[in-house]
Amino acid sequence: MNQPLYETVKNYVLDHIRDGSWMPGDRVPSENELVSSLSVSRMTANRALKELTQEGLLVREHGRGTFVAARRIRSHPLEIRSIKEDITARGDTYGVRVIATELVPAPVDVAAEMAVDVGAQLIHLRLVHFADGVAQQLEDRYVRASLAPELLSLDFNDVSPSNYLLNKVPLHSAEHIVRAALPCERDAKDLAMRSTDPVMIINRKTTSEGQVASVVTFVHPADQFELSGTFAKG
Amino acid sequence: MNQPLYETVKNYVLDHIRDGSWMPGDRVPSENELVSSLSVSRMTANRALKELTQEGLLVREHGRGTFVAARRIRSHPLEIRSIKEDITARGDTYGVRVIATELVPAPVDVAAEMAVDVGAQLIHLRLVHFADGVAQQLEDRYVRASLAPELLSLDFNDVSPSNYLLNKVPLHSAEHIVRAALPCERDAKDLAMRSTDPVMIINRKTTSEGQVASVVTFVHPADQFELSGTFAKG
DNA sequence: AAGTGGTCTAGACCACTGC
DNA sequence: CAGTGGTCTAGACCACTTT
Repeated sequence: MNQPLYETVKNYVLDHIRDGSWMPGDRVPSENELVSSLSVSRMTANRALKELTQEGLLVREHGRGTFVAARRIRSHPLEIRSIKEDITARGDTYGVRVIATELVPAPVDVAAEMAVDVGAQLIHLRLVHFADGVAQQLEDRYVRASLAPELLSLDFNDVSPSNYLLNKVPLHSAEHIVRAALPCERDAKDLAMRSTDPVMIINRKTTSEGQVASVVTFVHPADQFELSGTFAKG
Repeated sequence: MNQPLYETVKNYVLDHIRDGSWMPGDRVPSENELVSSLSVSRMTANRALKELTQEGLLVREHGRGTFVAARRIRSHPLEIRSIKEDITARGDTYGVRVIATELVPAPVDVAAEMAVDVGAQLIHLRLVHFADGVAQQLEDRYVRASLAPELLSLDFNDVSPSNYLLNKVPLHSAEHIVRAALPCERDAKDLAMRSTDPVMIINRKTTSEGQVASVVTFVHPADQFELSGTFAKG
C-alpha cells in the first residue's frame, strides 16, 4: 500500500467531496491546516491541492483560499454513443464476439494511464462488434475492478460495456484522442481486415469522482466508420 | 519583467527545442544538470520539466532521463483553430504553398454540398501548410464568391483562409466529418507522402446566415496529426 | 495584521535504469 | 556502480485578500 503522500492528501480531500461533507463552493482546508492535521510538509499539501485544481475539482484564489469547484457541464461532438444502438438504428443485425474477459494485474502502461499501482486488479475486455457479420469496432478495455466486478459475467449481446458503465458509474469527464493509422497484425486479424488498410483509432479515458474509471481503445476499419459533429454559436 | 524562475527554466528548454538544437528523441539536461547550469534548486528544475511533460513537449523515463517528445499537432474538434498558430505555438516555422486560387463555376458535387446552382461562382483554394518544411495539412476549399472576393489576392503567409473567413463572415454553425483513409494520388503528391500511408480527413461545412459559406477538406498525414477532446457532465 | 496561496531553497531518501 | 527521476521535508520570502 505504498502510495505517495500527496496521493493520501488528495484522497483525504476527495473523500470529503465524495461523501458530500464539502460541497461545491465550500472552502477546503488551507495548506497550513493540512500541514497541521495530516503532518505533511507544506510542499506536499501544495502539490495535492494544485493537482486537484488541475483536475478541475478545486479552484484556488490567491489570498482567499481553496474551494470545491462547481460541477461543469459541457457537451462535445465526441459523444459516448452505443455502438449497438448505432448498428441496430440503421437496420443492421448486431453481433459481438468476446475475445477476452479476464481479471488481470495492471500492465505498466495501463497502470500509468489509469494512475493505479502496477499489478492492481483490473478487468480486461476485448470484443469485436459486428454489423450484419462485418466487423465494425474492436474494443479493448481496462476497468477498475472494484467499480463493476460483475462485468466479468455479463452477456455483451444484451448490453455493451460502454452502456453498462455509463449507467453504473457516475461519469465526470472523458478524454478522447483520435488518430488514423495502419492496424497492428493482431488487431487486423481480429477485425478480419488487411493490415495495409487504414483504421481510425479512438482512445477514451473516463474519470469518475477524481479517479480514472476505465481506459479503452476502439479500432475501426476506416471504410466502416466516420465521426461527425456539429456546433453552433451565437 | 518578473516571471517565476521555473518559467525561465521552461523557456530555456523551449528555446533549445524551438531552434532545433534539441530534436525529438534527444535527451534534455537532467534535473541536476539544470541545477548546476542555471543555478536553481532541484525542485525548481523538477517543476519546469514536469510541466513541460504535462504540456506534451517532453517525455520522462524513470532512471533513464528526459527526452524531447515526438511532435504531433493536437486540436480540438470543437474549435476552429488556426493551423498557423498551432505550428508557431510549438516553435516550428510556418510555411504555406499555394497550389490554386481561382474563381470557378461550381462543380456538381460541390454545388450539391453547398446548395448552390451548378456553375455558380465559387472561389477555389488549394494550399499546403508546412511546419519546418514538413507538410502538415492540405486544405482544399470552396467559398461562396460573393462573401469574400478579396480571398483571391490575399497573401496566405500572413493569414490563413480559415482565420480570414472567421473574422470576415459571421459564423453560425460548422459541421464536421472525420475519417481515416489512404490518400488519393494527387493528395499524396501534394503532401509529399506515400499513398500507402494513412491520412486523417476532416470535412467542414460552415454556414452563415442560413447559407453555406464554405466547404473545406483538410487532409493530414496520420503520423503528423491527432485530434483530442474532453468533455465533462454534471 | 493575519491568513492565504505562489514560489524557492538546500538538503534528503528512494526506485529504477544503465553499465 | 553512478546517474536518473520521484518524492519529501522544514524552513523562507513574497503578493494578495480580508479583517
